Amino acid sequence: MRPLFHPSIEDVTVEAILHALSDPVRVAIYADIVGSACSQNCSNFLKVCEKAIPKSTLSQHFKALREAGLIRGERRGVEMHNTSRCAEIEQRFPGLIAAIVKAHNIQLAGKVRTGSSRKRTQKPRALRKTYSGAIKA
Amino acid sequence: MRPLFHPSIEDVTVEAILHALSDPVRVAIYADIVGSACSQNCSNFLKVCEKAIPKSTLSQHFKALREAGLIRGERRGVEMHNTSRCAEIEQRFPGLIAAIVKAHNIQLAGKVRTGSSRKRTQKPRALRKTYSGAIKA
DNA sequence: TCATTAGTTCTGGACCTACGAACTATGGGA
DNA sequence: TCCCATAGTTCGTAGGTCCAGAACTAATGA
Repeated sequence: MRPLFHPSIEDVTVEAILHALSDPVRVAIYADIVGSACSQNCSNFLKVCEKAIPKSTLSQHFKALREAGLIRGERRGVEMHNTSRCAEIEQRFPGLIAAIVKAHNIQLAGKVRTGSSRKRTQKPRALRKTYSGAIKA
Repeated sequence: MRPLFHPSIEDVTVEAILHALSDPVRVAIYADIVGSACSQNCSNFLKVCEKAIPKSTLSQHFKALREAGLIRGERRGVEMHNTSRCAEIEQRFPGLIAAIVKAHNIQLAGKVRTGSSRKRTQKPRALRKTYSGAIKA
């Protein structure tokens, strides 16, 4: 097991952040981490999320978030503790994360109201699955 | 040639927007369209951009932006006129686009200052190429 | 009618992603 | 110390997505 990689904050790019957050699963994970005061680990997220996601997939999503600079992972015993790097990113790109999380909440609220059963007229890559839970921040 | 597809504003999703703007070329195109008062077309962008991008690729990038709901394309004679859908998106997701464009400008300013020659310690998909020009909005 | 211009669609290779299987690392018992 | 359970990572691969050249469509002008 190679050591965890975390980019330094000046290496964090907008493209990487947007790409990381353009996936519904990763947004749900990230919102979960941001929303919870304490740190979150993989299996904890699995309990929160209503869909069964394979843990290899989940591990890769966490890795993607880590390498985009959005979260910081720290091994504590057998578990991994993930905390958001909100403050650092807020300093580098003020308002970016807040705007994205807010937009996600707006979208989520809309879906809940309309019953999320709208007929899709398009199907972008990032929307093949939707995990409409977990965003609570 | 099938007719151009534009999602209605309530079908526009955060995921699709973030995915569309997680590519440096598309951000440059979008910033160019937003920044210019009049509408922009493909070949116009090619002149602005210092890199030679194949027009098939460019066409697909425009399509991606259209289908994400970020721009509106309209055939006028032999040319395509593209205008941004800023106002609609601003109404649906207030502050989102502004925050992203602002973050991109911050990043660009940083790159110009440091000479953009920093050694990369990671290489996310979206960063394989960088088009550091064209963002002026 | 032909040539030109602007953009789209098709196609193949390169690259990326999801997921099951196998693996590593840590922490208890016995 | 050995064995097992737990938590997460890495590997291999099938399938999807992206890029770019070739061929195509559509409008316009000579």
